[in-house]
Amino acid sequence: MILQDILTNKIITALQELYGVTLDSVEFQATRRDFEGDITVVIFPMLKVVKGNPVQIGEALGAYLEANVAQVSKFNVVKGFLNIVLSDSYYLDFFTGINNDANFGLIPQGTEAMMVEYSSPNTNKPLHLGHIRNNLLGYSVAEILKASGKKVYKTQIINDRGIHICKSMLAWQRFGNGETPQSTGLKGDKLVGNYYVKFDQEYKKEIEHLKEEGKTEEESKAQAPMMIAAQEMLRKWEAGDADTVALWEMMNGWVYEGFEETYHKLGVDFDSYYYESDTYLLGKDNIEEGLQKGVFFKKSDGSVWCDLTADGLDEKIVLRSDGTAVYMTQDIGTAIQRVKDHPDVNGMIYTVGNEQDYHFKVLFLILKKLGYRWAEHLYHLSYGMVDLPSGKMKSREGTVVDADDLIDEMTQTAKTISEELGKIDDLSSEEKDELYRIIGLGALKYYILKVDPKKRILFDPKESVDFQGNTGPFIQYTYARIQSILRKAGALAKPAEIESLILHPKEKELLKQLQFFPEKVQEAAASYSPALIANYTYELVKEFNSFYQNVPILGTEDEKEKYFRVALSTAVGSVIKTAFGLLGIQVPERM
RNA sequence: GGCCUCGUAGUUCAACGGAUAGAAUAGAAGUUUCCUAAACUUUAGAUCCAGGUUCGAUUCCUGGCGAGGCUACCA
Repeated sequence: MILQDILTNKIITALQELYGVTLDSVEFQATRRDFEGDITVVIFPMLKVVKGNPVQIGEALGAYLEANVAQVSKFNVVKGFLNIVLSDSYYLDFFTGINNDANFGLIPQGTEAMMVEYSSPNTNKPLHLGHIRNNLLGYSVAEILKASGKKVYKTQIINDRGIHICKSMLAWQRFGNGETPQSTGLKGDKLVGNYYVKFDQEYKKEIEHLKEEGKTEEESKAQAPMMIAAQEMLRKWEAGDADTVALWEMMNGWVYEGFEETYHKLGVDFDSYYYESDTYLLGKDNIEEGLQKGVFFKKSDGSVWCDLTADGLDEKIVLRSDGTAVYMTQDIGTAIQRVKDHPDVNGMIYTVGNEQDYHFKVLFLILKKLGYRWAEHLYHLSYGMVDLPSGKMKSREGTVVDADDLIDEMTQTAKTISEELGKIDDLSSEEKDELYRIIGLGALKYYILKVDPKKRILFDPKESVDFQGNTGPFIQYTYARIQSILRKAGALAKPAEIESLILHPKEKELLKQLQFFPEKVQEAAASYSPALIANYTYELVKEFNSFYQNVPILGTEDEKEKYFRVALSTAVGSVIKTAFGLLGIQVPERM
């Protein structure tokens, strides 16, 4: 049982005995550095049930805990805060515990499953910086949920049909001269993306031409032959025209190969893939069902709507008057289909940008109204845009940061910096390349994940490759240093009387941090926020660095202390590794 | 117009309604016979404005101001 639970029970009992009142929860926080103590009980919330002076209550509780809880050695009260000093023996026990537990802070997998959707790209252009934020968030949240005991399915819905891919297909057909990824040496998604751009260029020329002939902007856009041809192609695709479908399959195939390469480089993966070409007709049956249940209603023109005005939202269309589906129809159908495919799923996380906040609000509400049990556990992992110092990313203005280019750039920077330092000159060039990749990617991932998902990020390429301060490489570096200590220390025998150690304040500070790791993981899972894990890890690392600088590890004479400090470094190292695992960031043995 | 999100040091980020609002960067000043100086130690600097709720508000509520997003029988 963790300490917080033990204390909670005792405090509840104490309040019963001393004041005859019942309390259901107790608030803890790590004691601030300026006060004496390790863990702090906040008295103020108790005032609702216990009438009295917070200081007196704190004193009484403190005395009770000191007398009745072995782990409590001292206490003091400042205003409404009861600061508890824990005994060294508690810390030593706790530490032995985490050292023996390879899965410290992680909860074993239970039966409840969640589905996490992320990435979900269009197939007409390569992945960019926005997708990177999406992928990193989705992947990390999936890992964090796993660590909190959930079974997790990672999935995506690939937007593989529609006018956008037809544009690329058309441009390739007309201007491509049979180019393929093999013939050009280009990544498939890049090649297809180039034709999407080509389409746009030609299309614009046509518009200009038509405008010169005296047509209005709107007329020109609608009448441009390129656009008409693209629309025709979409019709053919929907009709199942063999040539069109074959072209579509070929070009999408190229794109998927390119995407997989990017995902692989980024270190993310998926358990299943859903394709919009398979799901875009789903949902109509569910609408029918909803009509019968009275969740939806039909207007006189035949269109079907959901009235959400009672919930503070608008009326939302779910089926057009001609009986065809809209986006919402499809999403309703897809969600239901997914649970059919994975019957143990009891909740879904959608990693999608915040411009779709309203859409998901409506979707979740409709699914709830349709009465699905899992609809109670739907979450839109909404994230803000990624801005550049030069402003917003716009594909038309060529200000998009390409995912592959960015990863390569970060790796290159890691290389430059590492070479300047020259600490790894004895590694083979393969080992070096792998290391540069780990560091460059670590910098990128940490930079993005440490920010609260819902906030917009200002992505400054210069700053993101910074390796000092609150950055991924700084933490990776600390991990590497710990590994170095362990190599130097070799295998130390555990002295018998280790329990009698008196801890150095720096050691206590470190253990205090470590103590809160399991809590952080649960908190992060509950709020779907990798940023919590990132910031916790950084705090831990800073604490370790200070410890490392001020308390000799290998220099100490005393075998007990030496053993303990080395073992403590091991524990910190493994927590860093675990925490970074939750963020999808690798740690190097050396750097 | 209506709805949603955000507003914290020069800059980039923290802070379950809790103690003197933390870090990092950039600025100033130090620390390498010692396990990795990509480090450590000092130092200076911030809650958009006005009300309200209460023991206590960066956090919750109301009204402004500023930034962004949504507001299609598109996806």
